[in-house]
Amino acid sequence: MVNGATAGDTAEGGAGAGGATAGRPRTMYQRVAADLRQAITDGAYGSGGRLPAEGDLARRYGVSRGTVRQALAVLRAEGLVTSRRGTRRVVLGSEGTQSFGELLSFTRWARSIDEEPGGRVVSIERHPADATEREQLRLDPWATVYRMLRVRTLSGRPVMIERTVYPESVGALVAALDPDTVSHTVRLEEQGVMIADAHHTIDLVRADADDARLLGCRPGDPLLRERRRSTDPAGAPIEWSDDRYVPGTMAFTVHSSAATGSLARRRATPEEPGQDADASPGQGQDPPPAR
Amino acid sequence: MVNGATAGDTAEGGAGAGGATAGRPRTMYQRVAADLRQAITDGAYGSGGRLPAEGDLARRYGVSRGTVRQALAVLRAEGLVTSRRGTRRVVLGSEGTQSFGELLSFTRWARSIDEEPGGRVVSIERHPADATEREQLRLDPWATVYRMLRVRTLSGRPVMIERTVYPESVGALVAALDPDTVSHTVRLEEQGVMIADAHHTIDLVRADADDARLLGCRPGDPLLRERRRSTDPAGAPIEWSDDRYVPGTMAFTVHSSAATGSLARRRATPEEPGQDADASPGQGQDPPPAR
DNA sequence: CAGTGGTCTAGACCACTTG
DNA sequence: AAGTGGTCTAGACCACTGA
Repeated sequence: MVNGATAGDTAEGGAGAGGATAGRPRTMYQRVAADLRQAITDGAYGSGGRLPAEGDLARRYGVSRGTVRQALAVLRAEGLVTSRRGTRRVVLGSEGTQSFGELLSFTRWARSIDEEPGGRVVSIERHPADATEREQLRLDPWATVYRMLRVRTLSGRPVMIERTVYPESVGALVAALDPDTVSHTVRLEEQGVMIADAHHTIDLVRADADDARLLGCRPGDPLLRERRRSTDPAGAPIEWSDDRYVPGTMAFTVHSSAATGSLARRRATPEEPGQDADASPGQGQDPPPAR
Repeated sequence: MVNGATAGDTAEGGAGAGGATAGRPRTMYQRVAADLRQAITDGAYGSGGRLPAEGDLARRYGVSRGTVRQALAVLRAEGLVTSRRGTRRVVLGSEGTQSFGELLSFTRWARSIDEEPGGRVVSIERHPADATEREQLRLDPWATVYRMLRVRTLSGRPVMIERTVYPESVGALVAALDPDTVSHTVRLEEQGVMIADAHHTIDLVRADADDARLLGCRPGDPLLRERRRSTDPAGAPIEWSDDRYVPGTMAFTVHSSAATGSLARRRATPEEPGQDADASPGQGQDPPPAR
């Protein structure tokens, strides 16, 4: 199963959930990456094993060394292999990496772990954007936003509460959806709203009265929070969200390396007693969206 | 301040904490990346602004387009810019990225936010590795490990409790350190122990009796947990740690994009009530290190 | 010292976005 | 239609690892 040979099969009739990171590989380096990823997760090289040299892979797949390196860079970013001068690459682990889609969509994630996802919009309203929302969504002073409150379920059990702020254009689409629509993400994609980047902040908060009522817990109970600012391929903000998970439901995993750093540790939300917004300019991602 | 010119200054006498991601840039693409990063965080292009074309940058810095692309790949991985076919790159944000060192070292992180870090080893003992430890650290059946318990402080206040398992070789070095050594990471680096990759799992746990006693909270109080498995440049496991932070102290931030996915959402630790360890084999990163 | 990955170049063609 | 980034090639030299 580590055959790509020189010619490369042009047949594209393969089944569904194949590729690990994205849809079916369209470019050479993606095919090489997909093949190597498969070999690694199949344990063909073993944990701690060494990959073939770049030159060998280039010959095997009938591509240039540059293309092989591009493929290997993908695997390195996924945390599957190391790489350093002087020795062959070493397999770090074989934990299947999640696709970006599964990360962003609660629905896709739930299905990937064989759970039945659900969602119900509790409220969605149009408001003039406040200062924080304007900054987060990079809006003009007179802009309006949609504020949504939604409960997410796993097999009928409420596990997450989602407060999202959308700019006018996206919010209008969301507001038009049925309140019980399971996957907003999929619906939005169908209408051309794509997410290309997301910045996440993960911390711990206490349930407020609304959280408690909707999640069936008590006020003050701890929740795992993910705040997220997503942008489209052009860099335009698409959503700003505050998601709160019931403990025991979910964990985040991240890979970081000296080469590519996307994880950071930050001082907790500077909600120092006394001041609570707006004052300090340029703060990245602070107060939660309104309710 | 966006001048790199063709020749490139050979003078290397600059001050200390300059580069954002690593030490002083040694290669061309690192210099270009550093210069562009500086320009971006200085707001030279504005949020949502467009970067010069690759060709222009190549001419400006006197390098090939390939080298410019390598530099821009770094900034993209840091979440500073987008990139797509057809248009120039767009500035996503200007949040200063943290270096890998600041992420891995509590001490470096604390100093970067102007706090006074401290640490005290409560206990460190040599034991035969159990099954889980052998799997995590990829050890032979007869191997031994060091189990360390340590309290970390910020300006004297206990904020984190750290349970780390080391393989024999590293553990011996740690055990030889003064219990009040502030930065183990720095000491280990001085002795040639480098960390190149780390895999993190972030979730929420309740303080047990030891946590409560050492952190000055009550048993059952919620804590933000980061479990971490670190490897050296050769891919050999260096540590397996379970860190628990007092709420309000710290938050994690991550950038993810459709191109490079290092963040994932996982089902929570399968510690279903009733069974609480060991039982299920082959699970990626489950039970916490022993105390 | 041989092997291997890291850096850099120069050029080509293509896919896509925007006016 | 022009501009721009994405993909790919072929080759060169260097820095480092490990026997």
